Amino acid sequence: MAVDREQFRKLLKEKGLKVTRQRLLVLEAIASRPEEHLTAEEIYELVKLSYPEIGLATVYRTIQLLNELHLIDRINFDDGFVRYEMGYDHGGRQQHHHHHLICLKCGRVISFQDDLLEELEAKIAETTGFRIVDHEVKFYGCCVECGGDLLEEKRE
Amino acid sequence: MAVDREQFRKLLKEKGLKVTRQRLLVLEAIASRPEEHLTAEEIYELVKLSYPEIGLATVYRTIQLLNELHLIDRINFDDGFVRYEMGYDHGGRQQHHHHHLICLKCGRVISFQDDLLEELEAKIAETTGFRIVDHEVKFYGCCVECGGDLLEEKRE
DNA sequence: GTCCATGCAAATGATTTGCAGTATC
DNA sequence: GATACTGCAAATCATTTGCATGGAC
Repeated sequence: MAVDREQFRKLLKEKGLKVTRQRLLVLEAIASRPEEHLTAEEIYELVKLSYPEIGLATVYRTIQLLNELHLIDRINFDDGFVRYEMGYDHGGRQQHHHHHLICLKCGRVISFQDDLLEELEAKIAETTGFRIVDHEVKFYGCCVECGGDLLEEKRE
Repeated sequence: MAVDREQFRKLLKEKGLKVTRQRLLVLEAIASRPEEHLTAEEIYELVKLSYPEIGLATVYRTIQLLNELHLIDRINFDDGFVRYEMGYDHGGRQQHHHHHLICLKCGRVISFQDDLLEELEAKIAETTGFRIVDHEVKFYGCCVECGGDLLEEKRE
């Protein structure tokens, strides 16, 4: 996981921000669902389980804060909600997780990690002079569980 | 370009849809800016130049229609607007254009086409059994014109 | 005690929708 | 002439913001 409670406390203090129960709970809620891509509303519902008094606006404000601190990442699947997931940290280097396979049939979202992308980034940097610092890759299609041919079975 | 006026007329008729001045003008407006990624509001302003009576709602409805007909593609740069660009058609095969380099300094968006992605798709299909039909790839960084090191110069 | 953070309610802003009038076929 | 399309205004809905209260330090 990217940060534990103590690291988070320290990080907040360093920035002159206050450690509040709400902030701790929001981060914990997101950390508790490492494989999911939660909406603000979903995070709100999760936190409400242990702290029913929390307000939705606080969740939105906290999410924004966590994102600025690079503790969580935003993802947009164009379904009308911005989603969030834990930022992953491998060997001290922030490593983003923004590679998703999105099944057009069942809506399932599968995360993956790949090296070919680094190769592609290097090639682009070389060709265009563009200095790449982050990326977001989505592949749309049909997952194994849904099997079959998407095109033939499509009937909506 | 993906379609000319006549092809569009034919396509509409095939689907039992009516050919209206508004529809022709919206498609033309988007086609007239092949390198841009227009918002609904921008398309509205473009069409108003030659047809001031058009309503914004009509633009939204037409955009949705054109997207369903695969004449235009949606792109989301998470700036609060959904954007649209002409769908590209190479050698009769719909070829999507969803590869963008986004400069974090000047906001410039550069489109690119690459084959390494096909390789990556094949690899993913092989590994996960996921059947890929479309993708969307965004690289964030710093363009040549903005030069320099993004991290050092960031001060915001 | 100071000042930031919170909760509530109201505001915002892109997009959608209902409906009566209008244009296409 | 029937019916789909349009324009307008009102509705929607995720997210943001103002403000008075409450909590962290």
